[in-house]
Amino acid sequence: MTIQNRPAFTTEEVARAQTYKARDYPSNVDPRIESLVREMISGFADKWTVVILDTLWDEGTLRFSDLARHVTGISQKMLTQTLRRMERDGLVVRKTYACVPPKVEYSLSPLGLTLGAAFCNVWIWAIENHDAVAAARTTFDGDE
Amino acid sequence: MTIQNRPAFTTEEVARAQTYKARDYPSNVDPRIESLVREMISGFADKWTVVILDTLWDEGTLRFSDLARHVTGISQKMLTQTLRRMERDGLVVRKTYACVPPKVEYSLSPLGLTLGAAFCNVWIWAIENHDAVAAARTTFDGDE
DNA sequence: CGGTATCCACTTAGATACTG
DNA sequence: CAGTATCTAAGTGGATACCG
Repeated sequence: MTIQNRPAFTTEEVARAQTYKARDYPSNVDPRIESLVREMISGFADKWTVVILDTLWDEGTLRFSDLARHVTGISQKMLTQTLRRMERDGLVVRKTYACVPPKVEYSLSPLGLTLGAAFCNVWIWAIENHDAVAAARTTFDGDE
Repeated sequence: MTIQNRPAFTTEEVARAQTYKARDYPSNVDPRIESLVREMISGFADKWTVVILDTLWDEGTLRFSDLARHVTGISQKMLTQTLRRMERDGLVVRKTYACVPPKVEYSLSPLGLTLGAAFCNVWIWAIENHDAVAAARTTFDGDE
């Protein structure tokens, strides 16, 4: 298996992914599972979580202040909050050094790395399709 | 290429995905691109967008009220709002029938389908790892 | 440096009522 | 049925100040 060895999705590939997911993970197997998954997605699918995941995935290990620099626009409060939640969910590993001044390093856990791998296609999609989205917006706004 | 023919990610696969993304889409090519992508991700990575995308990906075409039934917990207002934004971004196609009572059908556009394909691994990750996350939370909460 | 705590402005989202 | 409009409660997030 290759997670990703070519960026774009052809119509056939989309259809195949759909068939695959429907076959192995039918949405109606167990409504409780379905709702649990919804709950999980709701938890991870927020602005900052995804961006931090992306950053740590790209950069590896970062100190708190370096992370703040990379994640443009985030406040210290939200960075702390989001990192705590990700740590609690087992996605992020926090390593503190007992020195002065304090030093804290963040990195993705093995679980976090697998989530990063799963998100890889989404990031690539974003890179490749941001023109298409911009165009769609212009069209939509033009004849609204 | 197979988008997905086996669920789990091994360490090697994670490493390969990472190398791939870093090589073809280095995070430092163009800071403007990077920030645009961040902006896009921020836009799509909200609770309802992802769940609606998931639902339409699984179900194909749905009427407004069917969508409301599938997406448990969403208010009519948020459903309308999110669908409008997704339509504006070119992800969703809205088809209205001039009849009484009114009938409106929503489905994913070709662009939306490719985003769904990109998200496929994330959904599968959520299905497969929700136990791991629950366990991580218990551990974290236990010795806090 | 890497936080925590408090306060406050702003946004968001649910409930409700109404419409084509 | 598929919305829109309005109001309001609750949550979010930024600024600031302070601590280990």
